[in-house]
Amino acid sequence: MRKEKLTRREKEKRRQRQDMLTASLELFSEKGYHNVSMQEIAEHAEFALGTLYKFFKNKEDLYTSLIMEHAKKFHDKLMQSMDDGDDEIEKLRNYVRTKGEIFVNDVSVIRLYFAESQGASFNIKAGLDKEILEDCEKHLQKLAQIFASGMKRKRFRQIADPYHLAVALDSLTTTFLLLWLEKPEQHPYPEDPDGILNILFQGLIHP
Amino acid sequence: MRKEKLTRREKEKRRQRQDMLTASLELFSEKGYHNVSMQEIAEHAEFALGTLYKFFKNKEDLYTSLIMEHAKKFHDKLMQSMDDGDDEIEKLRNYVRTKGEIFVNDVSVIRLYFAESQGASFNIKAGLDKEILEDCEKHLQKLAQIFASGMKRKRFRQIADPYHLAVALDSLTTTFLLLWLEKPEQHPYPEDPDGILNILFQGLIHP
Amino acid sequence: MRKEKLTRREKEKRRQRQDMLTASLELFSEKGYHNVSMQEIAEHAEFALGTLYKFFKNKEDLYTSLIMEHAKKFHDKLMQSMDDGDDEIEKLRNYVRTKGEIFVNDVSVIRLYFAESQGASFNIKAGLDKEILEDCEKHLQKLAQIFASGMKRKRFRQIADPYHLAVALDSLTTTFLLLWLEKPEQHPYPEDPDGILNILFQGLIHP
Amino acid sequence: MRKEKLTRREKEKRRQRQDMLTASLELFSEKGYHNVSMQEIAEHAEFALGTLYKFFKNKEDLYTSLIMEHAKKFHDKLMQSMDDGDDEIEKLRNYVRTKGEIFVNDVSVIRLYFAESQGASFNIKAGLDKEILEDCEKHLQKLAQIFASGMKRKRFRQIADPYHLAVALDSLTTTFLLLWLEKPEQHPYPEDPDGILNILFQGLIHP
DNA sequence: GATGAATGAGTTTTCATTCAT
DNA sequence: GATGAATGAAAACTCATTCAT
Repeated sequence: MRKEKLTRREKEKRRQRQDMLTASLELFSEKGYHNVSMQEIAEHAEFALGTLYKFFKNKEDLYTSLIMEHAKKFHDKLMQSMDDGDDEIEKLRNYVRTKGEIFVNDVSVIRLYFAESQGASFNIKAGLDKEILEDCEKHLQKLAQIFASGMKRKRFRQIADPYHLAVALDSLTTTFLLLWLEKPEQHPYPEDPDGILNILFQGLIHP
Repeated sequence: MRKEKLTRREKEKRRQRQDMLTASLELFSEKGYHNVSMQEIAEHAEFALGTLYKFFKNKEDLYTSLIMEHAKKFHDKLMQSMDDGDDEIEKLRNYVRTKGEIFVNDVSVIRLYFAESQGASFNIKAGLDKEILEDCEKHLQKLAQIFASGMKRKRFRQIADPYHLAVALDSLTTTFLLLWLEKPEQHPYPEDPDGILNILFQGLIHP
Repeated sequence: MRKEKLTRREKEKRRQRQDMLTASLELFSEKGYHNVSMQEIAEHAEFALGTLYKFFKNKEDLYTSLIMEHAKKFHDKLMQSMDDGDDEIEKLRNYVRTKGEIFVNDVSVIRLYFAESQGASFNIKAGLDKEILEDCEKHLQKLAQIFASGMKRKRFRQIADPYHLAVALDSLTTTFLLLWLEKPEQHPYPEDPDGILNILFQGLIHP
Repeated sequence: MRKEKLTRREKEKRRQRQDMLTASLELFSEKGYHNVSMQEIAEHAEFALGTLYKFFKNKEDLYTSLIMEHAKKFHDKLMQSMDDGDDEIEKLRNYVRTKGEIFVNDVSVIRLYFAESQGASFNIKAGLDKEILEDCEKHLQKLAQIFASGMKRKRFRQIADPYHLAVALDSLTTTFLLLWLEKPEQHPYPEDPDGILNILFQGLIHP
């Protein structure tokens, strides 16, 4: 009974934390970090200001937690996507498709995420970058392995260093998705993942 | 004599303005827009606070001027680079090489520039974006024309829409250059532009 | 119990607000709107600067609230004064006496009030004026009615337009009271309201 | 020759000073003392900022000079007006008419003047008041003498202390003129000075 | 444990005044 | 003697954070 009570509290806590993160995501993605006040977040999340500070030690911590939470989720999904599929092409296709789904489903956090992981990372004091970049690195490594494996198995030509190909694929997918974010009607990617892959594959795949 | 005096003053003005822009570039690129105060910029530029406001009507104006000044410069250089070269491949090579030079020479402004032109653009009020994005669009259009022309002349295979290829090339170059910015020793691009082109060219160019 | 707690807080709030208004009245009436800083008011009221801004959204709001609060109070008192009294002369006497009491009791706000309602009204953005002037107009209308009624009942001679007489009475009372404010010992008004009335009445009242 | 040259310079100086005062009057009366900058005045007067400071030691001095200049002029006119006329009634009539002319001709400075001489005098540090008030006092004394003389000669009834009658007349004229300033079409005074005098005269003059 | 009132350091911006040219 | 660029003190206002209830 004791344990159950604690668990319930824990659950409640978790839910509250989620509510706070959700509220702040909405505000941050709409107005940007510096144009949102803690008061505003508290009100929007329907908590007292002090309660917010019970869960996050300061504004930066709240922001960081928000980004990290989603980044982790994305990381997990993407890592998994590369496990599914029988051969290298299938795995890459899965990766590209999953990344597209992530963008489509989490438009608002994506903006924040790229505000951080790309050039603009000086918004918030570093430290956030570090962990995210490590995860990014893991993706790239895994992608690189797929390319390497494909080459070893002679399914891919050795047109470039596998790691560079990984970087290239990551870059292309992100770019076309960001393009799609801005003008969804003009860009085909998330619904047609093969379009992007083709650009790489034409030269990559042995005819 | 009259004229010379005016010119001297004008030159002095220009120099002061440049000093202010340089000082603010250093601070903005190091700490980000919101973490730099006008006082700080004034001190770093060795002017009085009021003098700063004689040249820029407010903080945003200073920031905008800073970004625009460099963006225009980059734009001009890149547009020109695509005119040089006898055939499409040469033009693309020039583009990639010039872009590399820009990154190498203007490391600090590049960070700011990408903070703006990429996802994080909600930091600063729009309007800046607009002009920059228009210029970006012009690049891409010109790149697309090169790809289209290459296809027409059967030097390139029609592996994708020319505009998409332009976006792809732009994305790849930027990505590899940002990578190089972070860890210059580990990445080859700016000194070996062909590496990147190859990724595209392997599939693109008719054997 | 719930209710009492709320009431206590409300009372406390109201007291704080009053303290702020009192402190700012002292400073404004001594030094003028533009020569008093919010910091100064906060210190004098023994609150933090931020607390001041919790109660008043900006300096003008504080000033406006201050003036309006007293102006309303004065308005109510004066309007009521004209209801008391059996005949027109009595009503006018009450008005003059009440106006004198207001001046005597609220010396400092009177200075501010006249800074606004008289010629100097361009100090502060309009809007304040409007409401105050409307109230002034109501006074004058009511005074005019008394004069008109007195004329109709043949107690007053028709020496001038009733509204002009109202203006005249208002002007005379204010002038003599402001005179008294500056040199209280030299002027008799507030203690001898009839002196002023006489000036008008000599010609006004039917012998 | 020397002398003439100096005189010319002196004339020029005087003209420049006048231009500055005229320009600042326009701005002050439109926007109020605190909402006009020295830069603005210099530009509007078409002088360099430094030149302004050659003529007036600071902003307050400029403002004070402006007010004083006109106040002196008004004073002289009004004092003179009370000399013209054969009997007391005629003198008072002249005074009232002249005051009306002053208001009509110098609308813009009148606003400033009353901002100072009336309740709002705390806008600018005192000292200005003193001299103006002395002049005012002289008016009132002279008016009082006229009333006293009229009483002595039995043309006026002794309905009140002559000085109080002077104050009353001054108050009434000012009030009705300020009223006319705000809504010229609704008030008759400046064109019909007798209307105001009547209010006093009805009781004052022996039938 | 939750609350939200209170805090005050820190920011942007203006403008009277000076002084080198 | 005129000029106007340079100055920096001072003001209004915000908001992350704390802590008494």
